[in-house]
Amino acid sequence: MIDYDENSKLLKAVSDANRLKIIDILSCGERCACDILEKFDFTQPTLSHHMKILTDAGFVKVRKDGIWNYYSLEMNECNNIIKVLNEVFHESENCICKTNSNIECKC
Amino acid sequence: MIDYDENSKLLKAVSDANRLKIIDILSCGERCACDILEKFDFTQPTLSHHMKILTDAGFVKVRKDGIWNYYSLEMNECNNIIKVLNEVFHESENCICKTNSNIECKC
DNA sequence: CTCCTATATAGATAATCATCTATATGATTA
DNA sequence: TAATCATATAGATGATTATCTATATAGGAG
Repeated sequence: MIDYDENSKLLKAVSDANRLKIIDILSCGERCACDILEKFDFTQPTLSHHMKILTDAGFVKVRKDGIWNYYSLEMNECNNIIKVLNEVFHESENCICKTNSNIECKC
Repeated sequence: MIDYDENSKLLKAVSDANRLKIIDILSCGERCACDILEKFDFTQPTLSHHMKILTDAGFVKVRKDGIWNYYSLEMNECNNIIKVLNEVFHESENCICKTNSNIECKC
């Protein structure tokens, strides 16, 4: 059975336009925070906020070197959310739609 | 270039736990509204609201027969959002990360 | 040890959104 | 035509969230 609440949280993490862009920036390899921030109009605390959401969700990992943060994609988690979406979109063995209704549908 | 705002809207449409469940219910085939509503605790106007978001985003199509609504998945759009996520997650030709920076990164 | 710089946190605010109740619309049937 | 039923809409409300400013933390350099 699919955990809708859990996967909803993961999807919410990637469904913000700025965070989509951040992930896209990281898709070619590791980037430092200043490198990312430069591509946006928002402030440093806002970037910090977005990166926390992405790392908490597991899509991004951070490598700390001195005072600098280097971010990169965690491909396992990226592949996982695509796998989940495929499961939701396609029929499967223990799909929720297989559970029979309590009441008769009138139509 | 990826349209982050447009795809953010599409992802937001599927990143609600109840809407994920609705899509899962539809993954085995067409369902009437009453059949879907029965699987939730919320009210009919709330279901109407969620179905509007899903149909507006293109993930679900509706067939109206008399007073009844029958919903089913629009697989083109489902496959499209997975394609978009794959593009965001993986390096590509005209990726945003290929655009060179205005300022030198200090680290 | 002290200053500087990158990052994180706290707290406030405005916008978005999921949900509800009440009501309107629109199709079927008696 | 009038009553009934499925669905849609309107408006209100509480929760969540993206953003900001101000400040704290923590590492590196002089």
